[in-house]
Amino acid sequence: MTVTIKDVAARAGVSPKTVSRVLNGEAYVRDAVREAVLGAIEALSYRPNVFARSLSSARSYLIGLFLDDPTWSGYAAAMQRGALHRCRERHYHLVVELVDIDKPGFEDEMLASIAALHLDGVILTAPVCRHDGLLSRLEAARLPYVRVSPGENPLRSAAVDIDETRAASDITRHLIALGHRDIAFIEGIPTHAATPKRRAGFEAAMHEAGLPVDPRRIVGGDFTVGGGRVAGEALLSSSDVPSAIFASNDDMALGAMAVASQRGIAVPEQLSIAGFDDSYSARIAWPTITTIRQPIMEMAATAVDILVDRQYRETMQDPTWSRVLPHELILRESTAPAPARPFR
Amino acid sequence: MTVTIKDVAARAGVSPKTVSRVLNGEAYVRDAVREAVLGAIEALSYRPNVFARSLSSARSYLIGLFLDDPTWSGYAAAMQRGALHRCRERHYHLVVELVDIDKPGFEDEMLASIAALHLDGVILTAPVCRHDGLLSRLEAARLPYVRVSPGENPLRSAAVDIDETRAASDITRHLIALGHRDIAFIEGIPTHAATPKRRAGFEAAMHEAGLPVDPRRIVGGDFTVGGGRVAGEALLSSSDVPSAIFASNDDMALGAMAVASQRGIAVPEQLSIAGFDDSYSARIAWPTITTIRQPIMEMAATAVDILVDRQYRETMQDPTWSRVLPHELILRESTAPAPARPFR
DNA sequence: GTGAAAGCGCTAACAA
DNA sequence: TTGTTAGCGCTTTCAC
Repeated sequence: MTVTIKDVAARAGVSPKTVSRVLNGEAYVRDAVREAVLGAIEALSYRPNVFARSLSSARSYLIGLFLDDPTWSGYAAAMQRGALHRCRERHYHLVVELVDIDKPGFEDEMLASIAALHLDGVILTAPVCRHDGLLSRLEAARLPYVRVSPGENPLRSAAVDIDETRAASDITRHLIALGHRDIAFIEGIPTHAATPKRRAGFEAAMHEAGLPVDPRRIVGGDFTVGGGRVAGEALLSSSDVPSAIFASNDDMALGAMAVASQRGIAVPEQLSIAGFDDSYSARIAWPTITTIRQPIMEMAATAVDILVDRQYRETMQDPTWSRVLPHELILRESTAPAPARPFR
Repeated sequence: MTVTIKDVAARAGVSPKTVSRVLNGEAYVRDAVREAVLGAIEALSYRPNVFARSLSSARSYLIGLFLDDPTWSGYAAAMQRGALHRCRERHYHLVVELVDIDKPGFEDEMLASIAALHLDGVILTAPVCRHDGLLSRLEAARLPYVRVSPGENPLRSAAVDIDETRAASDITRHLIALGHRDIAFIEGIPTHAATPKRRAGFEAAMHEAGLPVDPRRIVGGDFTVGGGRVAGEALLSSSDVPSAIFASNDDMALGAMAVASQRGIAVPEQLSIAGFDDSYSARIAWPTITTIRQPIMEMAATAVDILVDRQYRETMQDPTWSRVLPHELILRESTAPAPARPFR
């Protein structure tokens, strides 16, 4: 019925152990033998039984992806896609688990699931990897993990990230290059690790261009559309309006844009608006929003690569494996040259 | 190191097989013994090894969830959450796979993945389950599946769905109850199974109220924000404007709303707009959009329940297991009583 | 370089 | 109602 390693061995005229060697890329197999085995595998279209394998080897060929807040449009999906593709290439499987870090006891649930599936390693995404208690427990269980966009404790394990600060200064520089001098900044929620970095990038680009950073042009936000609306009101309700707004994420950019539209301020003719994340909001907005894209799929794939590597698993989270991937400035319709003179 | 069934057996003073019986809810175990075993399991916080189990029983305790949803509209997230929770309760695990039904050969990829993991069954979501070729191959592989919102071929397998027609007429009735008589309808993309149902529901409610369905008040759409914008232009550019618009989904409602806002038509004072899906768009819109919510998490959970049932798996997709779950009308800010007289 | 034996942790089949 | 025996398909010793 099902093709087993024995069938392959018989056809190739070798022992099961030799087939196993070929399967696992071990040394000490003559090329001729290896070819023969490979041929038999192909001919029989043999697939190793994952369960038998895992049972005898303590490896599961399973990697866990832990996500919190999958409503975060697009991010979770891209993460999943990137990890999934790389897993396929590496002959691993991906088990996605949704966690709710605000729920007490979520760590127990996670660890139970990890234990039951004997995961070979886990990928922790932005919100999850800020949970110190969880990291400690993973370390105690000697379970390799890689964090994506960790924000803090860069040396605690390998991590995959972009240079948030640089990205924020890149988009700010784009606005400056368009002739904007009076640029407002909408900040993210303070608890988020990206918040200070994006602000630092904004300020760095302003200073670099010799432009003042007016504290009244910096308003708080919370990464939501509603928060962007409130910030937009603060910035656009007086007669003294900036010529550009850089919001720390797309949702807030969308909120600010809605306020501009209500107040009859034309985007981008009178006011340029930039966001960050390249989320769904940035693409459905009208006009579409200039933003920064993280290479999320590549980040996830890189995390898989690190996790799959025997070395990494043996050295247990050696942070020297960390990688910083390039971001991309996405130019859309919401930014344009600064108006020759302020509109009011 | 790891707790095995033998440890539990030893602690409870029974044989491994008896523990196995308790684990699998088999009969022929005295209550006292069962209690003792359960106690030992608890005390040792024992988790059965999925691989050992699968290897000896031909069951994997793994369920696959196949999604094709690049935009991750929250639908997929809810689906995943619902399925995951129920899987936990039933002591199953969920393997999420993203598929791209437009990619040639996607079925092979899916079946390879199914074979490698020996999935006990799969849940097919809306776009995936319309693919006849795939269904045939699953049937050939004798792999149980349940479809969620299948649209077509209701008798081909068990399916979990809502009553789309009824939902569309419910929201139409809500508009009528608000005094609207001149209601426009934006249709979905013709290839989507929900499209004719939602339209039928709209027309049924109109007829029921003795209101005419003017063909000029029905415009085509494609379920995107851009499509909603185009439809909105068609409906709102003349001087003869309806007092309400029911768009077949939230994204199109959002597009139409943007057009209204541009044209200075106040929503909901001058124009009521309703959507369908309760998506992210409906909540970030301003004003927020009145819509229909499907109980997506419950639908996914129900699909798991059906799949886990031994009977269903043995009878191979008996359609009598199908279930229709109740939808919900979500009243938000975008609908209000019809204006006393047309605005222009 | 290659193979034989043993066993991973569990459950099916059969006894008792 | 419970226990015993024999594998599931693979990888790990450790021989040869």
